[in-house]
Amino acid sequence: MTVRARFCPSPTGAPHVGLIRTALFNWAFARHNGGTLVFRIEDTDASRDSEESYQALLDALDWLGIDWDEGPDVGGAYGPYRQSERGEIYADIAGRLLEAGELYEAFSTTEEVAERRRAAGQDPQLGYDNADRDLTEERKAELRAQGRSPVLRLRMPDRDLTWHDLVRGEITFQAGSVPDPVVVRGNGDPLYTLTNPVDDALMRITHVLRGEDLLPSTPRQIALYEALCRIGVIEEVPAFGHLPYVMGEGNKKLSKRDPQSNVFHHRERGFIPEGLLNYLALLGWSIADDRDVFTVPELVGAFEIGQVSANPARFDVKKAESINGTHVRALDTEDFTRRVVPYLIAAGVLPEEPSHEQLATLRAIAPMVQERVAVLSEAAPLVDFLFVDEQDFAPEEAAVAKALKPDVGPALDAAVSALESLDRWDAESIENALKGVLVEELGWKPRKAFTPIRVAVTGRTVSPPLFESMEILGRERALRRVNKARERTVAADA
RNA sequence: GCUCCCAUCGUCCAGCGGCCUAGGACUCCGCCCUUUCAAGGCGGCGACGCGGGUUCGAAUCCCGUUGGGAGCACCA
Repeated sequence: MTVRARFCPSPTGAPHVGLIRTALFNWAFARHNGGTLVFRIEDTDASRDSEESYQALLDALDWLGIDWDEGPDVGGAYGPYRQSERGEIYADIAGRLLEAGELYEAFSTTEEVAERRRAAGQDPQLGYDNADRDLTEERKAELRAQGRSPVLRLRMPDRDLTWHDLVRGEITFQAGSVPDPVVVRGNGDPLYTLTNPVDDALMRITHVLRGEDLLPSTPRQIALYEALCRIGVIEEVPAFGHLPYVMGEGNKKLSKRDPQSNVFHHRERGFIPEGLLNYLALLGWSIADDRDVFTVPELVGAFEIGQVSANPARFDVKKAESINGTHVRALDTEDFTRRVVPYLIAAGVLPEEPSHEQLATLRAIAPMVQERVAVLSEAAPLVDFLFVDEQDFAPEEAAVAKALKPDVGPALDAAVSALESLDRWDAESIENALKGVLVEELGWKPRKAFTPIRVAVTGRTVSPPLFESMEILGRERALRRVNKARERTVAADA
C-alpha cells in the first residue's frame, strides 16, 4: 500500500510549534515510507480563518523545508485542496449519507437538549441525547412549519468503537459515550466533523497523524468513515496515530498566547531551520538512545511512527538552543556569515546594505563568533564593536566600572607604548607584545592584564578572542580606544 | 460530572521479561584547557508514583490505586 499522509491545518493565528511538529511528523512519515504528503486547508470557519495566517503557514513550512506533493498551491489529482472550495462535494456526500439513513435531521436546539437532560436529572454536559433519531415525516413537517431548519447528525453505532492507534496501541470508546454529532449546520454549512473525514476519504488518505487533542473525536470520525464505506465512497478506514501534546511551562499545553509557541519567535531569535527542525523532531521521538543531534536526511531515514512516544513533551528552550548551537557550529563559515547578516541588520549593527568592507570584516570575525552563539541574534553584541562609528563607540558602563579602575592606568600606558612600536599588526604580534609588557615585565596575571584592554577595545567583558579582535579592528582604532580608556582612568583618578 | 489519554532523573528521550548496581541529551555543580566568553574533555548530583498479581525472573505484562492532562459546540 502506498502511504498517503496529510497535513490539514486551519489557518488561524500564528504557526504554533505543536502544529508544525505535527506537520513535520507527517512529512517525515511520508518521506520515510516513500509516500505522498497532502497539504489541505481546512478553512470552513470564515469567522476565524485568514489569508494572513495561510501565508504565515506557508512561510513557516517553507523556511523549515517541509514540502508536500499535493496542495492548494501545487494542485494534485484530488483537488481542490481548500475546503472552502469543496462545498458541492460536501453537499453531495451529505445528501447521499442522509438518503442512506446514516445521517438524520435533528431539530432540537442546544437549549432544548440541555433542558431535557436537566428534566431527566442528568448533567447537561452529557451533550446531545439522540432524541431526534426517529422522527416521523409528520413530526418533521410540523417542526419545519414552526420555522425550524434541521441540522444533520450522524447516527453513531450502538457498539464499542475500537482502533489500533499507531502511537498508543488499542483504544476503545464505550458504546453510548459519544452522542450523535452534528455534521451539517441548519443553514447547510458542512462542519469539520463531516469535511475532515470526507476529504481524507476522497483524497485516499491512508494514515492520519494528528494531535492528541483530536483523540476524543476519533470515534465519531471512524463511525463516519464506516458510513462512507457502506455507501461505497471508500473501501476502508485509514489508520490513526495521535501525537503527544507539546507542553509549555507548568502542566498545560503550550498556549497559543505564549510567545514560545510561535515558530517565528524562534526564527527571529536566530534559530536556524536545521536546529529548530531537529529539536521539534525530538518532541515525542528520538533517533537513538545515545544521540539527539541529526540532519534532515537522517531524520527521514530513521523516522518510525511506532517509535513515537505517547507522553506529552515539554518545549524546553534551553535544550532547543543547545541543539541549535550544534547545528550553527556545523555550518561552514561562509554559510554562517551569510545567515547572520540579517540578524545584524535587524539589531542595527549593520546597515540595510552592508558595504564590501563591512562584509569582509564580518567574514574575518565570523569563525570566532560562530562557535560562541546558540542562536544567531546573539552575534550582534559580539561584533558591534567592529561596526560602530568611532565617535559613537562607548564601552558598557558596567564593564568600565568593573575593569577600568584607576589602578590599571600603568598597564594601559605600557600596552599603548608596546602596541605603538609594533611594526606588524597581527594577532600573534599583538599577543607577544602585550604579554611581554604586561605579564612578563609588570608581572600581572593574564586575566587581570587583559580584561581592561578587552573592555577598552570591545566595550565589553565578554567578546571574541582579544588579539584577533584587535587585529581585525585595525591598529588605528584599537590604539585610539586604548588611549581613550587610559584618559578615562586618569579622569576617574583625578 | 462523563469519556478518553498519559505515568522512568528537574526536563526530553532510551528501555518493548533476564544485557539495568537503569543509558543518552539539556539544565545545574565541580575540575581541565584558557586573555574573557564559548566550544571541547573529564567527573558529580539526579528517576522506574504506590499496591497487588503473572513469572524462575518485571522499569518492562495484567489489575487496582494515586497523580497529571485533554475532550465533552450548529469551532477546528
